[in-house]
Amino acid sequence: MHSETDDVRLDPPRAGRVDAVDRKLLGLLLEDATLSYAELGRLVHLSAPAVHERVKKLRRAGAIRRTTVELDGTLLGRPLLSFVEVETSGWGKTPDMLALRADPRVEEMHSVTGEACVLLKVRCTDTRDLEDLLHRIYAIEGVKGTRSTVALQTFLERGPQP
Amino acid sequence: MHSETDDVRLDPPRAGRVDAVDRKLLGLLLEDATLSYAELGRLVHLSAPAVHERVKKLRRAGAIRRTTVELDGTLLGRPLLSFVEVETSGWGKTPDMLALRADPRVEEMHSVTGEACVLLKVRCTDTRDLEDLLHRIYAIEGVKGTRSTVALQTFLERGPQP
DNA sequence: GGTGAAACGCTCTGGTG
DNA sequence: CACCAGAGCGTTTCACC
Repeated sequence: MHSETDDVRLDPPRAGRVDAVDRKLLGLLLEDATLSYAELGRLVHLSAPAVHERVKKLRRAGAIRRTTVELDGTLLGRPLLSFVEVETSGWGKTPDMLALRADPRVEEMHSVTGEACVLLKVRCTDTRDLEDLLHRIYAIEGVKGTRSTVALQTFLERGPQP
Repeated sequence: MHSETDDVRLDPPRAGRVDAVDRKLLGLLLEDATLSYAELGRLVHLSAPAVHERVKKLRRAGAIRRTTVELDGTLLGRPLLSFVEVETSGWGKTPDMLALRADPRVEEMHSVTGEACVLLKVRCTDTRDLEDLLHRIYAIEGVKGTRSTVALQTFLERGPQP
């Protein structure tokens, strides 16, 4: 008498069951999180309180991390998007490296497989600004080198899909 | 007669003036877009209608692309984040390549400098699922090779900052 | 561009099936 | 787990400065 979620690799840590309606709600909220519960209810054929309850659950379960606004980096003065691979001696995750998160130009930081230890996604004002950021990165203890890849054009940019 | 959009840098194309209060509002909305205009007004010392007006302007100007929810890829069943560089013969931007955007595993697609032409950010269920996606990529006309970098741990992941 | 007042509509809680 | 009803409050428009 195993539940049907048993074979999903020992249960995603209390995702708490995300059914088809939930996924539709997540899709709709991804497009426009200002939709009212009343409207959402119409779109999934449920009452507003029912939708409210489901969304609240999705928040508590963590499937919805938060409600936020998506900004335009170019319009805000940072048109230069780049990916910077950072090679370090030893393990890259040092306090100095993590402190880079406070820099508004740094949007992502991952430890990764491959020749580099850390991969950064950064958005800068111009090449001068990127150079400045690279200087800051090289100042970090243990950084041996970097390899920057500049984005020429962005065809798609979004978060996790439902 | 030239419209004011003719010169594409010399003035961020009608960013329309984003002052300190706007940036503070953007910062607050980034953290929590469910904040009421009343609350935002308290935080920036303005009335609710004034805040409403500013946010509406920021939307129209495009600084705020949209209001959305941030989902947890792991909880939704895609714990494996990777970056895939795609090398192509000729220019990578083909209709087949762009069609990849319909795949929910693909979160970002940029044309980039360097050895690869296209960089993808993808989120998969597991390595088997990533392999399946790579097969799909290799099936695209003109694709010569790929190089995948797997994220071991994510220390920061967010959008453009104000 | 900001303010205050007021009407409307939505959220959100309880109680019920 | 979904629905209905209702109280409360936020949004949104208006006239005015």
